[in-house]
Parts: sequence; structure tokens; C-alpha cells
Amino acid sequence: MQDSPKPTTLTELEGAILSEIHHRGPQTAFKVRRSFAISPSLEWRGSAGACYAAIKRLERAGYVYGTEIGDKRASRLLDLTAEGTAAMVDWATDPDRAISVGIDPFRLRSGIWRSFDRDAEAKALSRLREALVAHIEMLRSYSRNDDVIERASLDLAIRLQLARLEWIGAVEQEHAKG
Amino acid sequence: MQDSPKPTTLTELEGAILSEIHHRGPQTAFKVRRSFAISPSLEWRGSAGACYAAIKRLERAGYVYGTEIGDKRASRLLDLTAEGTAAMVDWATDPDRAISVGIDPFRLRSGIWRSFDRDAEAKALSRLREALVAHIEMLRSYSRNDDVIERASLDLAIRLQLARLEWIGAVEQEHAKG
DNA sequence: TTACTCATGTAACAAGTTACATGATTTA
DNA sequence: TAAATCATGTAACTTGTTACATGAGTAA
Repeated sequence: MQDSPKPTTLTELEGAILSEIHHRGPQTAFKVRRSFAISPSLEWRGSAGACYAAIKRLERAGYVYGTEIGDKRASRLLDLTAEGTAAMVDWATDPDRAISVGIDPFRLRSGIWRSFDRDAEAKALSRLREALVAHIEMLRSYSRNDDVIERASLDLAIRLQLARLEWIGAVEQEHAKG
Repeated sequence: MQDSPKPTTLTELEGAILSEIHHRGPQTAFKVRRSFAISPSLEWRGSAGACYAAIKRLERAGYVYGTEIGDKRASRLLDLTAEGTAAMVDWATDPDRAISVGIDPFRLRSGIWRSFDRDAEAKALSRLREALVAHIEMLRSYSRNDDVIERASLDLAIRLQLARLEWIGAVEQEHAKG
């Protein structure tokens, strides 16, 4: 029908970029990128190659536009178009994608731990418990943050880690009984 | 020092392949692949291109070997070497990678929902709640499974979805009060 | 003036995706 | 025998990675 603006579904990175600009307002690609680099996840590197390429795609699709600020760094402040905001909302509210379990390194490994003999499993789980407790501490210290939007992600990360701790507890209970 | 078997860290897919073979014993690449295709995650397609390529890498690294079964399909039963088992255990027990929050589509979108006005947020959250409840039902029906190793992953998926439900509940509480 | 941060991006590579091709074996 | 399933894989593409290059502005 038409072939200029591709109406393909957004990748997770593209959705995240739109939501970052929406949340913090007009800003440079560099700042968008940095906010991913800081984020507490091994999976999101927010690499330059990925971000600049994704932003270019979003511009071509008409979801994002940039205005030069007039300095010699060629800095451009990025902002969303109306279509960009709509695409972001669609992306965010598609229930199938939103409730997908995602890529969960802990869940992926859980079967292997269960295949260990009892002693090895107990040792592995107690090391994991330690690491989880420390990580929760770190997340809570970030969590003084009173920005409702940033807190949502932190709250969910903490809840995830608590759920993992409870699972470890359940396995340990099983050990104690069996 | 040496340059034949690269001692690079395993990708999530490579680790998952090793653990699948370890769990179910010698089997064809086709069966490994299918067990990912069936898995209840949008993120894991277990695509042919990815699986055959990953298995080739694992063979080159000396972690996996295949024995032809002697039929004209050129079927090969894959099994782990001792090094492959060791690499799998290392991969599974590295705490930093194991407790990483991963890529969580729900968490990634949560900030956007919170940026909606109260009515829109309430509607979005109640649709998500429905989808979550349905998904938990489905997971529970799988969960009759009495294979301890498969149950671990299912249990964690259910706990994750329950944690998300509880987060929705907390936001709705906030709405009711504020 | 030196070093750090801000800001743009590219090049080479890694590891996924879908869609297709090919043929053997089994089941209706 | 026709259709479904088992089993191998490749080709073209997408999207990410790391590592580098380039230069402007700022603070010591």
C-alpha cells in the first residue's frame, strides 16, 4: 500500500528509547544512551551502535524528530511526534508482549541447580541467596528515588528478586523435610 | 596460548542447549530445537538457524559430540563431553549472570503505564491483570508435571507472574487511597 | 594546557530471526 | 499413496555487541 514509513512492531530497545524520551523530555541521543548504560541490568548495554541505529530507524518511521541546538558539536535534541507517542502506547499496552516472561537467566538455570546432588545444590543456592540479598540492598538504596515512573521499574526488580529468594526458601524447605 | 577451542563464555542459548542435552540425555538437534519452540516464552523461538549454529559452535569447542545412528537421514545423537558438563556448571553457577534481572518486558513497560492518567492506567492494569491470571492458569495446568527439573522453571514463572499481580494490586491500592 | 565529559558516529563482528530447500520415515 | 512428522541445514536479513575515531566544551 505505502512504503515510506514501515509500520513494523517496535523492538524492546526502540520502545525503551521512545519511553525514555517521553519521560524525560527532549534530549540528546547521548543522554538516552547513557541512561541505559547506567541501568542495573547486564542485558542492557545501551551500546552506541544499537542506540544510534535504533534512533535512526525511529526517525525514518516518523516517530522521533531532532532539532539542532546550534552548537558546533552538532547536538540534536530528540522529541516524539504524535505518531511516536501513539506507537509507544501501542507497544506498551499489548498484553501478550507485556506479560511475556522475557529472558530470565535465573529461571533458565534453575533446572540445572535441581539436577545437582543435594549438597552441591544447597551450596549453589546459598551463594545465590547471598548475591540476591546484596542486590536487593542495592536496589533499595536506589529506591529513595521519588520519581513514580522510575520507582515502578525498581519496585518490580525488587519484587522479582524477592520471588527468587522465596523459591530458594521453598527448595531449602524441601531439603529439610525430604 | 592455544587457539583451537575458544574458552569464551557461553551465550544463554548455548547454556540452555547444554542443559537440555544433560537433562534428557543423547538426542538429535531437532529434538533440542523443538523443546525450545514449545517453551512458553515469546523470546525463545529456538529457531533452526540459531540452534544448528550454536550446536556447531559447541562441537567445535569440544563441549558436545554426535554419533550417527546409521539411518539415511544422517540423524546424529548429541551428547556432552566432560568439558561440556563442566562448562555448563560454570555457566549455571556464575552468580552475577544467574541473578541478573534479564530482559523483562513487564518491568520495561511499567514506567509508561504509570505515566498514563489515572483512568487510562486503571484500565491498562486491569487488562494486564486478566492476561496474567489466564497465563497463571495455563502454567498451573502444565505444572502437573512431576519432573523436578521442569517444574523448577514453571514454579519460577508462576512466582514471577504472581509478583507482577501483586505489584498491580499495590498500584491499585495507591489509586484507592490517593 | 591537560584531562574529563559531552556528543556524534562507523566498522567489524556476533548471534539471533524468518523462510526456504531437501530428503527419510511413519501414519492415515 | 498422500500427508504429516522427523531431520538436516542454508541464505538473506535484523539487531545487537565491542572497539574505535573524531571533535567540542568545561573544569583542574
